[in-house]
Amino acid sequence: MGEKEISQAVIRRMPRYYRYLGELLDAGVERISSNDLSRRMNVTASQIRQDLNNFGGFGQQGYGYNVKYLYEEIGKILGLDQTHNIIVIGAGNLGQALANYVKFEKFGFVIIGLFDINPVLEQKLVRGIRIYMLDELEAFCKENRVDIAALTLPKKKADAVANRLVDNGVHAIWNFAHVDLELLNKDVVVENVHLSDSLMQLSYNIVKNRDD
Amino acid sequence: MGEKEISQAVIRRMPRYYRYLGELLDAGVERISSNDLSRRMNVTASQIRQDLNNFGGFGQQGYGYNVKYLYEEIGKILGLDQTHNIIVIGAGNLGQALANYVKFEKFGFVIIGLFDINPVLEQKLVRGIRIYMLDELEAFCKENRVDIAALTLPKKKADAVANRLVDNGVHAIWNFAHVDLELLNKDVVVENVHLSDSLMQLSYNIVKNRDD
DNA sequence: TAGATTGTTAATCGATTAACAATC
DNA sequence: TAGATTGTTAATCGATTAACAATC
Repeated sequence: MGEKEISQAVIRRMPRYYRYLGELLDAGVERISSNDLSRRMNVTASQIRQDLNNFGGFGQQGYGYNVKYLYEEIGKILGLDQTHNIIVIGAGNLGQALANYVKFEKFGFVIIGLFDINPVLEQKLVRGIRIYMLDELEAFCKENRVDIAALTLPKKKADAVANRLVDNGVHAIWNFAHVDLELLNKDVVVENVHLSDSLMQLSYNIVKNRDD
Repeated sequence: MGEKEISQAVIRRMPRYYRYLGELLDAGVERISSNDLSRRMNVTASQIRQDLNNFGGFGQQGYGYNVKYLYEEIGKILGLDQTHNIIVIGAGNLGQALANYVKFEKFGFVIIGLFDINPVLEQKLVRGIRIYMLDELEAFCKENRVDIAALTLPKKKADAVANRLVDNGVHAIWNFAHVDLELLNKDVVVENVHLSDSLMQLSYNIVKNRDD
């Protein structure tokens, strides 16, 4: 049981802290104060300290934060100290793009297989990762630990496949289908990436900007 | 000058309303109350009414909302009643995946060109859309109206290219590079899609879920 | 007219910012 | 020790929810 629930607003900011600290680390910076960091990131120092103190006191009065230590601690908070095996359902353009994106591995996210129903793709390799047929899913899940399933398939099929994944022990879904998944099991973690929604928000801001 | 600034929290919810109303419209539903909609969407009816009333009174007491009318009005608010021309900078896997994604056109977003620096890709077509070399960018922007540039390129190049786009009259950037763009011109609208951050948030929730 | 449901004001809740005592 | 900067409490601000009068 988590002591106090930490809001998703805070969680959403953690990867950005992680990114900035990684850059500081690469730049050889040893320590940083919440004030310096706040100027770089365009947020308040107060927010940085509040956010971090949700997870513990990582700093030291009069000194600030040790960059390397804080970077590693945030990595642990985000679960980046462990490997997450991912399968991608739908080996279309987006699915293959995800498979080709090498950088995820730097953070411990390893794509171990793609699945599709198109027989033309059977056994094809994408950056060495094999494309399986969807009916091999059950066998695959028995033989491999699957932590995350990325859904890049038409929205009509998303619900059925998602529930099938959950039945096979997958507890986290990275959903690119333009639909709110209706899952029977409430313990599943879902993270949506709705590209159309993102474009629409952009579009709203374009029109607003134009009218100001 | 916008009368009162509408918060991005509200804007972020609009595409979701639009999606649900579109589905209702397709299902032949003529009218809906905030209460019915709230149950379908898992939000409060109060929030729906508050959100919509930021933009005007679209409903009618005792009746509810006309689905078709509200759908169209939200479409206008989001700028979906006009065409947005998009160019994609970086014709790698993700860039090509975006170009192949037909559905954006349904919402008025039309990809009119891809750009890359890899000569192997020169003149290649992706779903009929041509890949140009990056040095053709200036000429292209003179001959075509470009509303949005999608950046799918390595983060080291993102800032330079983004500022070059802005110099050529592009006022909106859909940024897939894992970096906060530093733009010289402050009037540019930026919408970030940070897939790594999204994965990290998912990862946090997986670990949290496991520990509860 | 009576019933339904909006638009809107008021109350509550949560998140952000400011302030400062604790402490390295 | 004096100076710097955190961790944390208190104050403010904004967003969400509840309530209800207006009205179709």
